[in-house]
Amino acid sequence: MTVCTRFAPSPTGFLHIGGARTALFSWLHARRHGGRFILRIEDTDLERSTAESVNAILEGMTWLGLEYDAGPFYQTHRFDRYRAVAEQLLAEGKAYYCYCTKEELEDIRNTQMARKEKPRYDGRCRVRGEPRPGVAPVIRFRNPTEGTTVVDDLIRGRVVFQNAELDDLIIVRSDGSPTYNFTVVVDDWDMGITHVIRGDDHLNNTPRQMNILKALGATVPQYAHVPMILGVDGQKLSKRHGAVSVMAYREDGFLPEALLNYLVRLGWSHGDQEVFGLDELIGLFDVTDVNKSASAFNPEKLLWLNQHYLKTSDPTHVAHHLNYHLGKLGIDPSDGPDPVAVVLAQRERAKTLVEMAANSEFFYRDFADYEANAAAKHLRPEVLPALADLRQRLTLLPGWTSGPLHDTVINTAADHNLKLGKLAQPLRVALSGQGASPPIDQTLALVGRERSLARLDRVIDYIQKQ
RNA sequence: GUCCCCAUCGUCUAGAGGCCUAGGACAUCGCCCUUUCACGGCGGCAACCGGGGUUCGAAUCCCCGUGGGGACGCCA
Repeated sequence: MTVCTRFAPSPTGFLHIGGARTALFSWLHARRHGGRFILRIEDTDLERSTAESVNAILEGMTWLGLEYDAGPFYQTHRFDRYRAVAEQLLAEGKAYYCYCTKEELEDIRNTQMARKEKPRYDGRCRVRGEPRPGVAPVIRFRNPTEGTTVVDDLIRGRVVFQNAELDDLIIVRSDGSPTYNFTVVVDDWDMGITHVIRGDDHLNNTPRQMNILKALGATVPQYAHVPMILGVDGQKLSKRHGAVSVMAYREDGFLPEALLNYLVRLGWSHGDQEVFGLDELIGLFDVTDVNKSASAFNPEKLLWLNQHYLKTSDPTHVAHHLNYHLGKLGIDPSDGPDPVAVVLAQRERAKTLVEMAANSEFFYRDFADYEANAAAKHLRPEVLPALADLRQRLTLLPGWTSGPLHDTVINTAADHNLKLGKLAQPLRVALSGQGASPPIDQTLALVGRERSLARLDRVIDYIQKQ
């Protein structure tokens, strides 16, 4: 049987990093076994599902590069199928109509809580049978009351549940719409899902779903419940801990391969290795190696990985992503150096693309003011002669490439009896407005001849007016 | 409350009874490199939740405790 996994988010928000990791694990598992990976949108909650969320999820999957072989399938398009399966269960006596009112259910719950029991439906409509006027019934699954249901989880191992702990869950609401635990079962069955990889908040749902699957005569898939991701403080992940949305990481200047690499190492490892390419992971990743315990999100390590990929990924690829951020700054790359050259010059001094774009702004347009501290420290009258001389020598240069530029700066400094830094720093401030930039020859080359000369004039003028 | 799950440096993790004087990575601290900022190199600090067993020997196996998390919805 060919392996088939799925990622089944509910469109009630954006794609968050926990979901992204689950999707990654599912994708990896399918790819490793030459199987199929399906995307299924679980939108049975008509109240909370939105089209924007669906788009956000699709967009996130695309950005991450987790392509699916089938789907997206929408559960709202399959209501007829769910209805038919529910009817079948009803006809076979494996499900029944329940006419309990909300008040009645509330009473049952309260008495059980008072008795310090686990709140659960007591199954009274199993025998009640007849309709009650004015009450639109729900359909409940008739759960086995005895014995045990064993989940042989690929990650947690053998987990045993007493069927008596499980109650008769609602599979069809009074308005006729199917519920989560029911649609999942029908879909996993219909779609031939062989491995269900999902968050461990679903571990408790698993025995219920297995019982329905068995009642249907369906094959029970293999389950793998992955531990959740915690926030930096070890608490449940939420907006308070920084970004939880995958797309927010794109906005913050992360490369998808960095996020993916970070995510896969949360709960999984391969010896001491930290850096993994997607293709490499397909060969190495095995769900059964995933850890059982939850892990806290560590933004610093993600940053480190991001810079690693900034430095090692194909510069053209990085430039492509950099363009997006330059665009957000209102910069047109054709107004200055080739972004690929910028990436090469800046990648060792930026942890994110946002940082890289901001640090590169002066290549594309003039800055308003010199950074105050840098100006006070470096733009002093003593360097005026050297600066003026340098400007003159640069004018005479036939070309404008870093080699000759480098020699010119070195020679000028030497001829004026200045240590290189004494000339390079003022020059740097003149060109960039700041005290930090790529090596001075590269900075000159990137800023370009015309702009460099103009900025030299500007700085000379600035110092003279001090 | 009931049921289920989990437990190694601050964080991510290695470890499947002797290879552990517990390894790697991020962060942090120090040194080196250096025309700025960085990159890089070298080094330091830092952990087996507690208690009982089992065993010649336990971070590794078992039990109890403690702590954390999840589930208990006409949400998914």
